[in-house]
Amino acid sequence: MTMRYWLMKSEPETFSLDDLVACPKQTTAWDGVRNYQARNFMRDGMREGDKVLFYHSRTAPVGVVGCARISRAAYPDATQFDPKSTYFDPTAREDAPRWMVVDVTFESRFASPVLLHALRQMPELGDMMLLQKGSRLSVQPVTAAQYRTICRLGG
DNA sequence: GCCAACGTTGGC
DNA sequence: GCCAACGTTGGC
Repeated sequence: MTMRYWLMKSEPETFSLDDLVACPKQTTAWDGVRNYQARNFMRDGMREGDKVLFYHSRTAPVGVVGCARISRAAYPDATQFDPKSTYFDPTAREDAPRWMVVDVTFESRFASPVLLHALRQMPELGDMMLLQKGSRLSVQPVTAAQYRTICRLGG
């Protein structure tokens, strides 16, 4: 089975790459995704061993700060059933979970973040979903070539 | 904090 | 099923 590649966004004020490093086993359940397209990529596309670009959004400057991997395929997001969680979904049913998580494990921090501005300078990354006008998916696929290019830029 | 772009909701 | 209103995302 061929490995797949992804980009996952997080607001560092909420959950940064450093926060991932600080997790037990440097692993976290990627909870709180409440967009169907992103959910579908996680549920139907992601498999253990897939590679992830970790992207910091809504900060200054924004960009890819390191790499992670999928360490467990999709399973139900517990926060949808937790009334105390900000991610609580009152319409979600235990017997038919609507929202899923995957486990994400830290792999590396870039020597220098690959900023959005820098990505836009690279003609070979022109097709990246991240760079398309209006694109705002928090979980999105990248190609192997795009992944390699960005890792190389990160050093 | 602003606001463009996108997604969801709900009345009809 | 349409679409206006509303909510969210995320760069700037």
